[in-house]
Amino acid sequence: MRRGVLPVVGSRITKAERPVCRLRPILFEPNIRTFDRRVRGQEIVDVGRRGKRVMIHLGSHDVIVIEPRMTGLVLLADPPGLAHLRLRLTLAGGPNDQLLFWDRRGLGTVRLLSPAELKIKVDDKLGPDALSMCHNELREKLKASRREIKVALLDQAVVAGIGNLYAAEILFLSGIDPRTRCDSLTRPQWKRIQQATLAVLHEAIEHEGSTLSDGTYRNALNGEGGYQNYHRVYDRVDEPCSRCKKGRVRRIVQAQRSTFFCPKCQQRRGLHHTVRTN
DNA sequence: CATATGTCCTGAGAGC
DNA sequence: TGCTCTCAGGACATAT
Repeated sequence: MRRGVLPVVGSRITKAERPVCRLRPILFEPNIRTFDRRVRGQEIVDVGRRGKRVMIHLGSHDVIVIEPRMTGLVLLADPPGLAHLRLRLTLAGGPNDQLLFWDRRGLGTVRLLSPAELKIKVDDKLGPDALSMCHNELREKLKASRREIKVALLDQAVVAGIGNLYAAEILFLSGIDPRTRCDSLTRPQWKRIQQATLAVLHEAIEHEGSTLSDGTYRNALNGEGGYQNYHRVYDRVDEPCSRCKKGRVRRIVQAQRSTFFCPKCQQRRGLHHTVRTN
């Protein structure tokens, strides 16, 4: 998403509006009138990312923080439909004339924060970014935790940027049972998790994300992502495992969320992946 | 304090 | 065909 909206750097915001919508408004902070007053005329100086949030940095040092959650999209092109359009920024002085936030389910949020608020409300609440965290850092945070590793990886205060789909893929690549308690993971396993995190996320970014069967996710130009074609376990129940060819992908529920894994090559016991160090 | 559960939202799909 | 029910998963509030 960040890459997709990068072309707006250098543009100036001439107007911010919340299109008329009969749905319950998403969390919007501050109200649209104040929001518009503070962003109007501001230049977009950078587009950043922190975990799963897109950050639009303005010349005033205020930052627009967009949290798309499940179905939110940041778009330069026209949205899939006008019904769920939540924010329109009108732009000038660059290649694009608009930046939109569209969200079908309305779980996403848009906030305009000062640097001080950004620290308190965003930075202080998030762990290190998934792409820059080192394996020792991850291990130190979780080695005494009794939580299951899959559940812990979804905690943004531990590490920022891993969602449900990617947690499953990461643990598959690591060869680790998603139900394994954090306090029973070995050093080499922590390292494998960190390395698999980089591999999965970089690959997903290269393919511009995953457009799942519901078709919701689109890139900034309203095109489909391609990573769904590379999922090894996510949403592949009963399919033969792409690695061992013997196991069949299984779905379980952890913390009210689907987990997909191969029961054959992601085992808690067994010599295949349990390296005795520590 | 750490961990677990409930909550919100909409549309797709299943089942009858 | 048209109805009801369930489910998807982000983050935060509340409960244990």
